[in-house]
Amino acid sequence: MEIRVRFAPSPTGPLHIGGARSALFNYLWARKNKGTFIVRSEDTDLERSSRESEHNILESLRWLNIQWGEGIEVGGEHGPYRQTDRLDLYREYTKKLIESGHAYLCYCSEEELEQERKDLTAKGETPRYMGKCRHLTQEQRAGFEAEGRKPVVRFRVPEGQAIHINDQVRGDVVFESDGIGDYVIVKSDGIPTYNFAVVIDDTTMNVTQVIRGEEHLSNTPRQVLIYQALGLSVPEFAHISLIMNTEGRKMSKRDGDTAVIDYRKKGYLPEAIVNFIALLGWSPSGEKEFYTLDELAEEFSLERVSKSPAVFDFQKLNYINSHYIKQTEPERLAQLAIPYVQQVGVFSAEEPSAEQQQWLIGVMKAIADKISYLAEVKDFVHYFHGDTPLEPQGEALEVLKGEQITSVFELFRGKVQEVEELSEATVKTLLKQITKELKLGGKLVYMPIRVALTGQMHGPELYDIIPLLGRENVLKRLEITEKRHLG
RNA sequence: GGCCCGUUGGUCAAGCGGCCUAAGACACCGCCCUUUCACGGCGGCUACACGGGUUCGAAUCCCGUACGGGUCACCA
Repeated sequence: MEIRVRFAPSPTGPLHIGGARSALFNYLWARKNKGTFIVRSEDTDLERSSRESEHNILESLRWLNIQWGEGIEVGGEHGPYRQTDRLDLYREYTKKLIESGHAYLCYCSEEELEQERKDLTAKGETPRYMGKCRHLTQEQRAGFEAEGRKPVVRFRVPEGQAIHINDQVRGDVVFESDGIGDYVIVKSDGIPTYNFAVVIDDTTMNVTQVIRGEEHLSNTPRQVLIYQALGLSVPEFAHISLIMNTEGRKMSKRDGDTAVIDYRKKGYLPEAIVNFIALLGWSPSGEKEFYTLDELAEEFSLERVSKSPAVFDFQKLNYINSHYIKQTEPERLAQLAIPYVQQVGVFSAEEPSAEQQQWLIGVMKAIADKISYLAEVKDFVHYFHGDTPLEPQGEALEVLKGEQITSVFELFRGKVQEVEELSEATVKTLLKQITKELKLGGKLVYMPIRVALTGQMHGPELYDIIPLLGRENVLKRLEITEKRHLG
């Protein structure tokens, strides 16, 4: 049988890391089994859903290169793929359930329900609906209607039934139906609730495996009950553990960057994000730690999905991202870095000139092994651009007080002026010549020049900085330092 | 509170009854390389939540306790 899986986000916000991981696992599982990956939109929460969020989610998936073969925007045989476009379908099934006695109309008001919940909680019982409207007569219903009450549809939960869930990650999980009250499947405005719509969608879309976050595990028996009432076959489930923050709680917006778009904006590479989230809750059998999407699709298995929650570790993410940055061609890095160079005002909002692009490529070559994500280029551009060095502080200031300073600077200036072209090679030899001619240790030559040109004791290699700065800026920076610190 | 899930080092994790005086990675610390930082290389640190069973033998199986999480909505 063809494996069919799906990712069904509700478009109430941007795609979060946890959602991205669910999508990824579904996608990988589909590819591994040569099945189909479906994306649909669960937008039955009219209040909070928006097309903007839906768009953001889809964009984030595309950015991660998680492609779906069927679903929203790409179409397919089982559409439409937005729940609000499927209302007629749900109505059909609602009718079936009511006619077969598996569901009934309920006219209870919010206050009544609230009270019931309170009472049950006070007694130490699970707050649930106790079935007040289970056996309304025709007259009672008419009465409520006359009052102007709008009914909801509730599912009649059978008594004394054990509900087994075949979970690929957790094994056989059993729930007792008695712990579940009759729950709403259609709201008073006629819109189905999640637990109902999800069943109808999964069944009509022939979904064979439901891979989703663990927060859905407790809801699963409600869904299974609906499958059974309708006489439908129940899919297999796989509930993936949650992603936690550093405090061990479910990751939420308060923990900073939780949306995929946040990472995109900071200049993380999509292949790094994919690699990282794949390793959150899943582990390969070997010791390899860097995986392309293709390799993941090859290796992925539900068996190796962890039961226990994973903590989102920023340091590990940075490690993985910096690995990918080092591997990426400088041309692509430069392209991705443009916005950050614009943000610090070194590039204008316009398309950078060919010359600027060349310069940026050089910069990226020089700093590729020093940054964890692209937004960090903002902290590095000052090394390579402009005629004014940063003001040296503390130790750097001390460096400029050495006795050899004047002669080092003189020689350096002369050589920079004389040399035909400033390149990595010429700068390297030029610096070496200074140490030889003055018979000084490297540190006594390199460090003052570094401080003179950058104001800093650390940074990219001098032979990278000097050519990119250009002769004019180098001389200007040297001059400024001399004026500022050598009287 | 009821129900459900989970618990190997600071973090991610391997481990499916003997190969475990428990792998690997991140982080951290030290050394080497180096003009500095970083990169890279080498080495080190630190873990089976607790208590009972079962077994010749348990991180691995069972039970209980503790702790963490999820869920109990006309949210998904």
